[in-house]
Amino acid sequence: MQMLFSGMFIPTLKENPQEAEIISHRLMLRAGMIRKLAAGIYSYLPLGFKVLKKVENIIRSQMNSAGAQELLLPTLHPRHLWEETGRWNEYGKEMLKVLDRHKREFGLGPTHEEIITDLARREIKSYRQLPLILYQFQTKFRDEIRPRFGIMRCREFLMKDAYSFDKDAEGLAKNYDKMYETYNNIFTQCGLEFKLVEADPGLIGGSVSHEYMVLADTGEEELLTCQKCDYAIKAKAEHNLTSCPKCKGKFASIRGIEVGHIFQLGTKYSDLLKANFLDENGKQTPFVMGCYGIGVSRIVAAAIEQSHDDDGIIWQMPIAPFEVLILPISIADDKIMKVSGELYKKLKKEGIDVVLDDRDEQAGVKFKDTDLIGIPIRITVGTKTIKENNVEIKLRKDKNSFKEKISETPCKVKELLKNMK
RNA sequence: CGGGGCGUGGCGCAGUUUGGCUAGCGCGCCUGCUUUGGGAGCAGGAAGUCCCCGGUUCGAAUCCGGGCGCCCCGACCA
Repeated sequence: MQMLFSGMFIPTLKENPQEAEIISHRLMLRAGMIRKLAAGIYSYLPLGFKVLKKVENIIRSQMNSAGAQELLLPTLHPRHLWEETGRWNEYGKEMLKVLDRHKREFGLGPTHEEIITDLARREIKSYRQLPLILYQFQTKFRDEIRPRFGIMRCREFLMKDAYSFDKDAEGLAKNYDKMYETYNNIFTQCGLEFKLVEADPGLIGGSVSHEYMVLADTGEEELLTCQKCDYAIKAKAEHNLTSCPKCKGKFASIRGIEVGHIFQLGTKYSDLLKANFLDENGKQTPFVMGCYGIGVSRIVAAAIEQSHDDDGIIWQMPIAPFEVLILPISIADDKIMKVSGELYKKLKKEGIDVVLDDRDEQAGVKFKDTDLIGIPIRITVGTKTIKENNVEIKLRKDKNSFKEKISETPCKVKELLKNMK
């Protein structure tokens, strides 16, 4: 597929829209990644969607490596299933509800314990089919009390939710650990700086639960982190700790954005929904379950909160919408366009996610947009450097650029990419 | 839901206090020419239910009443 900037739908904005206050919201609007339809309801434009997909793919490959299997569950949930667990009322106003033509009630799925457990009770009959981890990427609906911060807290958002089924607590502990590790890998691979904290299971239920917090000043959650080890705890959790219980180090107060939450559910849902299998002794036994969520769309916002400057977004390579942007200073100059076009083809051939800014705009406009959108590697092809058979390479995160021989550029870019992944 | 703020071409705003003539500015958009290394210059042009409904008035973006929408602070969450 040709990635020519001129043909792409990336409506960038020069000014800050007044509707947006926090940085990620402002920058996503300005970079042409998202547009608002209503409060807490957003469209993802091609650039935003591309980033979302990159995050999704990182999660998918890690989940698959952990042996989890992807499926897709329905969005419309019949009322009776949620009544079986008592959550039709318990979840209350947060669940959006709809009627069909026969006036039957459905909820728009805010989470899928009921659905997956119903599937398990119908299909998993024997301990021989366990353990099992199933997951999906799906749009979730939650009628939040107060949607805010753009994509950060939405009424409609993309979530990865996984559910594990085991024959006993030991199996659950194993799967939980596996997911715990997998989540660490996922957030690390996304290039995020994060902390793990113990959490309150809340409405989802269960006993053990951990949250993954991306560190950012605008985070909604206040955390206490140990300055010596990596221990962290929610500030509002009920405790009287003045120093780290692990190493007695001092606490520092920081803020975090919750991007992932894992739970040991135990038999809460399998009991309520009578989801049983036959164990080795031929005895009906409830599944021992865990559930594991990641706010995919929220990761995108959190990544921006964590990495930006006055000029715009600074993407970490693995989730950048493009890895490389080639910026010809003038499209009227045949030599510049020839070099740019050839470079583009070569990088493309190497499987590099490259875009050519072939727009008939002033150089300044292109520079500003590249910075705003936050492409990690920029290759500028200009009259001055081209005479010496050079191009200029600049990393978004660095202040200064450097020159590189045109012929060496593909190699150099490959090397840079290797170091930045 | 309680508290605060906002609503005027696509975006950012002025005008509203003290009602008045054709609703204005910057950016963006279209056409042409000139420019071309950090958001260009000149000329011409398109684009508006001034959030909606009702009221007051000779006359309403502006005053009054009601409603809706959006943002921020609190409870909620991935």
